[in-house]
Amino acid sequence: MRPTLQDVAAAVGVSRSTVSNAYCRPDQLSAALRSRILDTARQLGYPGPNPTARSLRRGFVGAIGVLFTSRLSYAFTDPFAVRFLAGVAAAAERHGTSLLLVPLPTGATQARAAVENAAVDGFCVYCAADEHWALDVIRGRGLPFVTTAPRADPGVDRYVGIDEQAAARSVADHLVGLGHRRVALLGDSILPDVPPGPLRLAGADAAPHPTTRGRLAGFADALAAVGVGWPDITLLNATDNSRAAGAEAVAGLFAGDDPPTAVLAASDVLALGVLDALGERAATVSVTGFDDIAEAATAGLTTVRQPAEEKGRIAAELLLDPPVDEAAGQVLLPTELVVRTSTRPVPRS
Amino acid sequence: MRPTLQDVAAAVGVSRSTVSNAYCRPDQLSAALRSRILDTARQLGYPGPNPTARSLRRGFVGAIGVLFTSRLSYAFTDPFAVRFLAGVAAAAERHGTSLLLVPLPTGATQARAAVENAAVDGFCVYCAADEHWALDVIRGRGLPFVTTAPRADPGVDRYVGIDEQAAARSVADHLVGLGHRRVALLGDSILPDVPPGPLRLAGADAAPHPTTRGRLAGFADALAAVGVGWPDITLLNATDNSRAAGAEAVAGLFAGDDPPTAVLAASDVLALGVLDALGERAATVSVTGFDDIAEAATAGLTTVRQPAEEKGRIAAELLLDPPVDEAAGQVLLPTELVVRTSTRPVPRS
DNA sequence: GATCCAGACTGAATCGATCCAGAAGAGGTG
DNA sequence: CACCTCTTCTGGATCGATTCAGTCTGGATC
Repeated sequence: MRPTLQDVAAAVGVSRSTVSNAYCRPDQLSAALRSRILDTARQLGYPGPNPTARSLRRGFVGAIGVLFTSRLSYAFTDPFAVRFLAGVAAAAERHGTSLLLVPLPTGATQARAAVENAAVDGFCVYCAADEHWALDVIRGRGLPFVTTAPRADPGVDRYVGIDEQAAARSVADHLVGLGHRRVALLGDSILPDVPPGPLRLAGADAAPHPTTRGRLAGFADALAAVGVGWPDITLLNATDNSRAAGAEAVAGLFAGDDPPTAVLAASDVLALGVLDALGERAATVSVTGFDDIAEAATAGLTTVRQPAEEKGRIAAELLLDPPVDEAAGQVLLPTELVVRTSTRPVPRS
Repeated sequence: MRPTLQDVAAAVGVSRSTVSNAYCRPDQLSAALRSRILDTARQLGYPGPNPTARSLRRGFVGAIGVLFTSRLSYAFTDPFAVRFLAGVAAAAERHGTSLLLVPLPTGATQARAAVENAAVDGFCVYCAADEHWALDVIRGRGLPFVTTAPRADPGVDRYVGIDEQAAARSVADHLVGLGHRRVALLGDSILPDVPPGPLRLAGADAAPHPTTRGRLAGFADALAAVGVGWPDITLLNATDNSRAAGAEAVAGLFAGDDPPTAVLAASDVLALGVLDALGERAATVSVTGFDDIAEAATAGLTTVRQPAEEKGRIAAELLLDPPVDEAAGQVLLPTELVVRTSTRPVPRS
């Protein structure tokens, strides 16, 4: 067996407390004894205080949990999520805190257990719906948390988000200004478990996911302002947030007559997928994205920029160093319309 | 105070053990009592067994540590590292294990402490030099670990890597075949704390970082085979593994007379930086990368592909599900030369 | 009626530390 | 010398669970 602090104490002939102090309160014992203890510890092969035992006694862990609503390994394929994580990591680095990435198993019970069993001091929940079940579990554990979307119940929970609706409206206004009226809106999982491609929805409000809902609503606002009503808008569903899913969702869209002159995607990744699918025809259709990931610039994609690392950094900061003023716990970040070459005036027919 | 298992036991009027069994050994008590216990627990607001206490008693944590030799937040800006992480995450997902990302503080003592205090069952060490200090700490803790580079002491430690030297040689052979003789090799931190740009080195062996060392050696092998000796090779240092650092390293290189006809970079990111710096001149200089990240394809970069997610997946798998056969713990993945448009025959002068 | 057994539950030991009140001893002061 | 203070160290309680060897109970078996 690997020696414990107890064994070291016995070997040196002092009490456990003294050995403990040798490690984490050097001022509590004489330097001579301390180095004698550390030497003996080294000789015995004592690995230093057991982190788990320490956490138990101290009452905190020194790690924050990061929860993704989607599969964890997907998160790493989403450039925006990665930059968010980079921000979280930067803040964690500054605070000397570790990051526990918790994958959520597919079964509901097991997913719950994963959140219940995570040894952390708090959670950053990426992209949580208004009331994701995980938030209840976290509350139940009495742990602090931060989400990346405005919470339904304001003033209580901390979050860092953007005004999705206003941001979405800004790109849509841009397209409307270019004369586009016949447009398609593309989103990831607008409704769950729906096949890729066109779908019907009573209104933007009917989208369960709050981020998607906000963006669709913003798009619709701009269109409504010029008299294009919800029923006149084509809605396209992507089965996940990936380039391939974006391409898949618009397959065949431009084959019919009277195809849309523009596609507004709810994320850059989807928009890039649309460009992929359009190929040569990309010169004739306007496409917009959302987020402004690195590839957007290369592809000349018109989009809305939201500060990704900043979002992660602030989320972690809100958790690790909570503002005394409760109201400062709700952060809305600025967004910015970035016009590039993927949008142009409607061609005269 | 938040209630403990003890409190639930008292409230129901049973022993602690029984409550514990209600949570993790349902077959050990009658269904009736069990649901009575769980109900009472809910009423009291008991959050379920404390993960830390459970870990302490059980002797394992259910998380593996991931250690980056560089700053953690840098890791998220390196596309190859991100894909590696995606692979690790996929494996962790399958095993129901969490991932603890441990940032290493700048101070040596504190960095050591970070590794000592991580509550994990093992470590994945990304890109560890032959004998990174962290490996000693991990060994000292008696924890299993996996590295991403062949270990000096084979047969003992587990790793998943590639044959760096052979892989590097394959790109270099390609360039040599195109007639290139006057070339520059570009690497990240070939020597630590050296300014960007040209540097002198006794030989490839003198590079401290094993990955860089292997790649430089492979490049040099191919050149030596056609009579180009080490002294005739220009060596360029980048201060970190980023596009900007790659561009910075070659600044001014092509201003002098007799500039190299090709640049062999030790990573795609650096190579892309070289292309950035070359701008228009990119058509006249051949550039190669290493890794084959997504952007390499877009940029038409000739490179060596190594399976990134696979590397991460196998690393985690080696840790979570160790092969019984010790020899199977050393994995060398295949690499593949990917020829694109960034390389072409030497122009006749 | 004695015996055995399976199922349900208990109690104490244990995981490996940290913390706190207090003891022992050394040195200083009036 | 009595009194006080400071430093150094100790012992026991504690963090919150899990585990395992039992005990107890009721019913089946011969």
